[in-house]
Amino acid sequence: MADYSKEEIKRIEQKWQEKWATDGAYKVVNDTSKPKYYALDMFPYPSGAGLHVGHPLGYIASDIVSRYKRIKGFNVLHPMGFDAFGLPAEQYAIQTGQHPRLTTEKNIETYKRQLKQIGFSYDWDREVQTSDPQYYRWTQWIFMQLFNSWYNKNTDSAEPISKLTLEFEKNGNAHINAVVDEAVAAFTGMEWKAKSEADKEAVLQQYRIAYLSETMVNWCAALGTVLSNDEVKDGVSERGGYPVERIKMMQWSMRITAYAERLLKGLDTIDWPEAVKEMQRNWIGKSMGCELTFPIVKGQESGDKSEASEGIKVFTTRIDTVFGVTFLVLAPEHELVDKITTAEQRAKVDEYVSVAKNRSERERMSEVKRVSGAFTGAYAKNPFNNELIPIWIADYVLAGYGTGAVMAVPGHDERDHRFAKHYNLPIVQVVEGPDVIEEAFVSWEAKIINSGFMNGMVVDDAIQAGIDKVEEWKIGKGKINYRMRDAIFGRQRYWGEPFPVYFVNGLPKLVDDKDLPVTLPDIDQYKPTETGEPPLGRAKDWNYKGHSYELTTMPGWAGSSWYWFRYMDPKNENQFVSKEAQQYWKAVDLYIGGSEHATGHLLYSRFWCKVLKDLGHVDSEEPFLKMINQGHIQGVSKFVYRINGTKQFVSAGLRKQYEVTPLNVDINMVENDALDIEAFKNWREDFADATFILEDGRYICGSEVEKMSKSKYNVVNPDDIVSAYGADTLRMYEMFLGPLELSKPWATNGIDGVYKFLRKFWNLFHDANGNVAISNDEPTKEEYKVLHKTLKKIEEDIETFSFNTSVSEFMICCNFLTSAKCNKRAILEPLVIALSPFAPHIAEELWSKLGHSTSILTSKFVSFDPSFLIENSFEYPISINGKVRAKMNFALDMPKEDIEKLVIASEIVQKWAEGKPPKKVIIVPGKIVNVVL
RNA sequence: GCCAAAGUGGCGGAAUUGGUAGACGCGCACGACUCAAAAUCGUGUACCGUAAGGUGUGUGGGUUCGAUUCCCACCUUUGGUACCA
Repeated sequence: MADYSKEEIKRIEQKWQEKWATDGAYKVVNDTSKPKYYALDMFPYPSGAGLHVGHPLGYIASDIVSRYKRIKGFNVLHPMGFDAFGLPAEQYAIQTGQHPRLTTEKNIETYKRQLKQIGFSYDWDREVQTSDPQYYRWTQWIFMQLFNSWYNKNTDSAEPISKLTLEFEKNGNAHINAVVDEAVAAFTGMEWKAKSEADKEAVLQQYRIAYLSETMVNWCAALGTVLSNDEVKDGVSERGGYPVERIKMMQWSMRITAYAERLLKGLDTIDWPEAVKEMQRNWIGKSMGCELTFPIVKGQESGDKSEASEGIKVFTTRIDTVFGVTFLVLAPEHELVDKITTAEQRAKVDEYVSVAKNRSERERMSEVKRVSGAFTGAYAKNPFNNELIPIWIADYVLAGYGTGAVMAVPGHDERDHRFAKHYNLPIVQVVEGPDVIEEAFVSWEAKIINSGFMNGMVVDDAIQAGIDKVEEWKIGKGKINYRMRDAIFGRQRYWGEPFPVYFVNGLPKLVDDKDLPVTLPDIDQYKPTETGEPPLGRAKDWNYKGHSYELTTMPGWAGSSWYWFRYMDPKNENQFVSKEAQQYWKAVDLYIGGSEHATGHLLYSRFWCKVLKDLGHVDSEEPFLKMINQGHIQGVSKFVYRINGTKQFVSAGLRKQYEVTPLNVDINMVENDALDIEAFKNWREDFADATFILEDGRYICGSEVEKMSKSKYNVVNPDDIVSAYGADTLRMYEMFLGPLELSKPWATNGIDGVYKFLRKFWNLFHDANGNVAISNDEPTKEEYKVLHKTLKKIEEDIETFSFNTSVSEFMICCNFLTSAKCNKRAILEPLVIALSPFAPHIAEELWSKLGHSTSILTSKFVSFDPSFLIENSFEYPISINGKVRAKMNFALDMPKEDIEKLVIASEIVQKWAEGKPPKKVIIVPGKIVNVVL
């Protein structure tokens, strides 16, 4: 006697989870003759709140694929681990003094317990934690490789720095074509050899892929650390929403810009959502244009119009509009500002520079449309028409992009137009189109006018002609520009990987390989030191052979930028991954996770993968071949409505009659929109004496779909669902909610349908008394047809990641078999195998009830047989003028003429035709008949 | 502003090489079982209309024998991005 009851579910789920664990059912071995499949979830940061039902969505999907691929004959790598370094544990440490390691360990424990009870097929022996010294020693090792390499543009590859110094000794840097941070001074081999060690290192820092430099950083005072560009949103920190300001600081950076072109091109080779690719393309921000120099002429007051030796270098994508330039604009931080400002204008310019400097990022962003600037008093000469144009400064020009200076063409650029209007600067039309006095006209298709030799050309041709001219005059050249900046790679924080770097006389040195890992020392407090050093400055006796270590730690993305390699060979003590393991597993075949990592993790991972490939450590150019972004599961918040100034609450349907304030109410106190009034009164003290205005005797709550969050009392914990319905029901319901990629609200109400399905499915194997009852009779044709239709659909759906429709198909099949009272082994056995990726526990249990002594994990998915699906007749919908009016059954091989005759003769067509002959009859075999009257 | 995705019953959603719109499930209504309730099972359920019939996939046009599916314009929502020259 065994119903599919709550107790029975609990028993079988625990039984099989234990059995799978003791049998090592999910253990993956590398060396095998089978084809491989690598299915990976984005590993989570273990937060203190634990999992809510939204988190497992993607994990369930990848688990279904993994299990399916496995019974299709693949050797499947499906691991899980933890991105364990991170700010929340450290913030908690600052507040409480508890070591972030303890917090993290505790959270990981909770996560693992929650994950395990959902029945994922992870090989936990391959688990990685980024905060584990045995893991981060390899993060440090990879950092060292990056420090020891440079990007050779000639070979389009990263190369060892030793090769570079060899060349320096021979020929200096004359023949080197490298990606470097700024203009590097030329030197000969002799000069190189004569340099001091410090000078040599200063030069090398300009070449290294991981390098130290003084740069503008996003400083977040509240978090006490710098943040990378992708961690700053709308001028505040992504985590916590604290203000961020731009300051200059000595920092570790990663020369990701060297890979801009490859990161861009590689996007065309990978199967990712177009939206994410587009985000990366925008982030990289490639633009093709022209760099040219406008000579500066001395201030007008001197009357001297002779050219100065210096010029202002600008970058433009619209050299075709160069005849329309009426002024130049420099960023306030531009190095020439000070030099060119005239005495008269000095005060105004200084004031503007200091105001612009102190404006926070936040203010700048929110005041995008506000025009501000100052005139330097200096003039430049337009090399194309020799006109004198004033030089201004304004903060709409960014120091970090292009050359930090623009040639302003107010007629054909909106920002320049706004600026010209505001300061009464001339506006000239050089592109044919509407008048530009009131509004800039921006077009890439029109003809160029008022532009000397460019007149009559279309934009593209004029751009080419302009570049040719600039190069002919040797005042500039065509140039490709990228928006992407090098990535800041240091945090003034404790809970991260220490750098394997120490300093001798201020010069950074790497520790020996054999001394890795450099472990995180214990400290008394997790705050910065009194002197403003990072927390690691508090560590006692922490040094490398008497030399002080780097005190910043690596950012959160360090450990996650290579972890998919570690899973391939997680215990290797000699390498981060062995050549054999890497060549077998290659890259991730399916990566499921959130699109919020588009310009962070997903970009950095591609970057590191390429560097490691260039240096010969791995042989895959791209880490994640296919990616799917799962949508978010949103919470459904419930509201009660308090009449303002009272303790009376009015039911949702009547709230319009009062002035009310909506209050979030715990969703556990609401069933089908009706509030449990007693529970509500007991919830919080101030509600104890609340009164209620009801409708139809019930208090109805309002609803709203919002983010799932504690503060909105709408969090649904998977533990509760598992204990009420079981893991199999949870898994299938999450899939049943809708397409994986879409965001959708969670409503626990609907889960009954999936639960009932599993119970019905269970009942197919049992008689009315709950005893196993399987028949060995030969199934009917109809039963076979339904089975194979289901198998076909499941296979197609899994291959296209359309799991919601698979669940529906299982239901349809089960409904049919239930009404047909079919308990035949020949039907149920293939079906239970097909169900096993979705609901592994019940499938394994029923599999054993079918008499199998080996696990269903070792079974083979039964592919559908098309011969069962062949139909010989079809019930045609008969539509008249496009509206379906009747159905008629015809053999599929019946000639069209015969069908037409029968249709025209039919009662229904006769009725609508009212005696007239039809104008036309369209017959699509196996689809439809349409009669046009 | 720009880029991307999406708008279908009371709700989640299904159907796109153009061919029966609303599969499957929730909810709801009615019925069975029960002293009763819960659970369970059955029937019905896009909308208007007693019916015949009509109307319906964000809005307005178009192509077609036939449009949720293709084309044009617009509206709304969500995500991303933001003075990138």
